[in-house]
Amino acid sequence: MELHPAVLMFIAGRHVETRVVEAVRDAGFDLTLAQAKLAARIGEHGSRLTDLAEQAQITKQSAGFLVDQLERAGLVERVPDPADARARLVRFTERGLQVVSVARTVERQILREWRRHLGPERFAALQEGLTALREITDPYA
Amino acid sequence: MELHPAVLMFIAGRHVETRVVEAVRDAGFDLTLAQAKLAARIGEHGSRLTDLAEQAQITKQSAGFLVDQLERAGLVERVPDPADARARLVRFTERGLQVVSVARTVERQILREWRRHLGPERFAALQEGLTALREITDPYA
DNA sequence: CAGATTGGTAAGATTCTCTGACAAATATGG
DNA sequence: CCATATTTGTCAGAGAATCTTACCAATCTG
Repeated sequence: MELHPAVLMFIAGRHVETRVVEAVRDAGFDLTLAQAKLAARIGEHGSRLTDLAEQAQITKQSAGFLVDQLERAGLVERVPDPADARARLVRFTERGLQVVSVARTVERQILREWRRHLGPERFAALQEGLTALREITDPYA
Repeated sequence: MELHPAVLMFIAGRHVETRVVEAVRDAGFDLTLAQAKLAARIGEHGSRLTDLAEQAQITKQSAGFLVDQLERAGLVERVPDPADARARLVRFTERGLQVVSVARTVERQILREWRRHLGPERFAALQEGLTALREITDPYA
């Protein structure tokens, strides 16, 4: 049976999601999936709540709810945005950066597994095809 | 910036998800995303609640909660499983099949859009790569 | 046939998300 | 430069989705 590519993408995406959250938990950080998904969107120099909400496609209230939790867990902090007195930047704490590091490591590991399984050519073709697809599927590109 | 393939998959997958749910709503069926995701796993001849829960990676209680809603909306029905008196099969009603039809139509349309955007070769390579990836990412394959 | 397993339900709590309303800071158009 | 609109974020309350624990009935297994 030929599955729709979107289903295949979902399967692979969920695999990554699961592996990353597992690794983060094994490292002793008790993150929920919703928290992890939001945290994954926090930029290097901090992000505004509104931007996080837009990227994650949730309301800013929901994003605020999750940031509150991450803040209580000591993984992120809110600092004033020097560019706009209304806004605050959500950015990782030292402890939060440890979580990021764990996640990045697993992601790189999975990348290696995929490249090995597919071979360099097919892997490159996959990456390239997905990138091209983004042009017609990403509302923020 | 080279995004992780899983992120690219997530973007494309969410695009499909959004389009399908929109179309179903436009057709006059008021489904939530969670209901739609579960319904998408109901097989042609009906599926057991336990199987639905396992595939969707939620508890059977959560699956039952969603099936209750779909049942109340007249989209699915529970019939005794002739093979096992403990079990019941969740299957689409006539009305439910209309929803399935709408969803299938949108999925085919998106497939055409992707094939046109990528060209036949790159599209085939994408499908092939994703299928191969499933071998190491699908816990149910 | 006795115990273990499987399919499903019940009750209650928690997590996640939404809508609506609001305050403060900023941007914009006369 | 001021009045108005927009942007950024919060608060309060409600609904949706999920989980854990406990349980019953049917089936499988040794």
